[in-house]
Amino acid sequence: MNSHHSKKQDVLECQEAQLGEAKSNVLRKLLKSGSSYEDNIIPFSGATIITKLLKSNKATRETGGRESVIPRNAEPEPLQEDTCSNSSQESAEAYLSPLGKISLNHLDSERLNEEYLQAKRARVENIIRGMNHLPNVMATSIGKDCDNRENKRKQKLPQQQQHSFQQLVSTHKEQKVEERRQLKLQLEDMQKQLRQLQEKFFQIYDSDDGMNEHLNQNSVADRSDNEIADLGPGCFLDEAKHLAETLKQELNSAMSQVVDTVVNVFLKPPRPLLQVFPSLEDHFAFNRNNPDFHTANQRLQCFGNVIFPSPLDSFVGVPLPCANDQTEALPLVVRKSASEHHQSSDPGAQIGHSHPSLHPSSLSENTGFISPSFCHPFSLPLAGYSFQSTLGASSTGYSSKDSPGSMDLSRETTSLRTKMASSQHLIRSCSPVLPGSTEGLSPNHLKKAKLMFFYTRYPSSSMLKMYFCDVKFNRCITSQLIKWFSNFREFYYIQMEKFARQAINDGVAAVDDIIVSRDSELYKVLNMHYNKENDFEVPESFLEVSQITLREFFSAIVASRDVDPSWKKAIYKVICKLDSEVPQIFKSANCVQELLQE
DNA sequence: CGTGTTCCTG
DNA sequence: CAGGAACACG
Repeated sequence: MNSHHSKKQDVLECQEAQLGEAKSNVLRKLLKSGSSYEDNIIPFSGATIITKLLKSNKATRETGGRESVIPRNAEPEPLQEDTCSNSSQESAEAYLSPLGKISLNHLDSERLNEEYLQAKRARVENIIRGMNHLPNVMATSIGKDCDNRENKRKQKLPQQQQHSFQQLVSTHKEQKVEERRQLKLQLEDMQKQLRQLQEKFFQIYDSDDGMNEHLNQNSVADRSDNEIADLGPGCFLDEAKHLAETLKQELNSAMSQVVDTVVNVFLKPPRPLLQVFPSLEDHFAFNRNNPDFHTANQRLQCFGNVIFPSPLDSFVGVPLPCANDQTEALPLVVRKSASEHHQSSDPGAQIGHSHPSLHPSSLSENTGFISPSFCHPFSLPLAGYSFQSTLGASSTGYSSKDSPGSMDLSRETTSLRTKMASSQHLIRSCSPVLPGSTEGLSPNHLKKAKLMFFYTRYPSSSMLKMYFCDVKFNRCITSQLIKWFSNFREFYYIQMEKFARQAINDGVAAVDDIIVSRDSELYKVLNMHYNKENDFEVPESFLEVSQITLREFFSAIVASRDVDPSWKKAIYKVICKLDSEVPQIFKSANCVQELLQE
């Protein structure tokens, strides 16, 4: 290992020395094209794509690309930075580290670059702020995250409201048309410049084999040295070109999307809050009919819990009747399109849908169920559930430190990340996995996964990839991780059923009498399983979800629904909607250590 | 056909 | 917790 390592170092250093001159020219070219940018474009979210690519270059340089996903609290605008840190990290890691090395040798250029980036970021923030201050954009700014769905949803406004909004719209219409026209022009300019930048960017790699090799070595630098030693020099070249093509395409389509988004934002009449929280009918229709809801889900995870109060109300409204027909494995991905996208806050919509045995007090429970990571100032957690003093007293102030608060990642950015990830996987699959390499999941990963289970019972694989960013994903690893959560669920549900039956045997009659607190045996069993050392503070939300699950099992058994062999699936369907956001700290590679330090 | 899920088993 | 079977879904 050591000999491999030093050998690689030597090669890198040698290459750097030889290429130093060429690199500084390259950097100057980039900076030059960057400053021409500065003159011509207005910063918009599309610009942040570039900014982030460039910025992540810097981040990669500074941290080796590993730690950059840790929330940077010192950042002036975490709202934007955190969202894309993953994509930029992942994407830039493979492509930009050579440039990062270049910059290391040229501090002046680096400073210039940084100043330019900061100025650009400041302008982006100004624009965003400006947009948010437009009248009635409040609704839009919430709603624009849901563009795909909105387009598919009928605008169901009361006439009066439509009138008032139309007035507002017409007031700003001329102004907006002009703004729109200018934006469009500027964005087209941006696209053009972007293409130029891309071309320059890739010319650098295509024209210089040494750089290419450098790229290859860097892109795999975090892998085992054994693997690298065995790589054929030609192995990565095709992949690097393939990646280049992918990146080009993605950047182009991202820009197109940006244009569309801007046009939409400015064209779309602002919608009242009522529209933001659609009726349950629409809500559910969307879940079933929108072919894109899965993608939208994953995309919206970044901000869903921050913008919206989280939602037991949505689970209340889920038509349990389907349960009887449900005999197959559930497409559980539905969950977040319901719970995170729209939070129906209309109590009236719930009536008639709610599960009678679970919801004796019809009004209060609809006032909102609060995601643990999101403490909405206007709602009280678990308002509708008869809490006893033990619960109320324990750990109330759940901090929202993890709130990511972020702008929308465009779908393209997300898919870019996905493609990059899979491309990286392609690269990896080129390399022989030698017995010595430690690519698998460690006990620490297992521990982390268990702690994450306190927040999410049904993580998507893309989410897992985000949160286990130090893991080299391949099919096997992915399914192992998924399998873990499947096992966690299995244990969880087994305990639930067991304790529900036990409660019935113990003579518990009313579902309200079922309380899960930190003193509960059920909680202790679960805590022992997922948090054996008891060194992690289990979030209150987990108690809430546990209690709901237990009550679901209880009432199902009481109602003899368990005669149906697939009776649990209805419960799974409910529980899968109750995932809350996993704190950002879990994205850190050594979060277990960090968490336990607290 | 690949992926995700449950169920069963060890 | 892993492996495997069975199933559903896009």
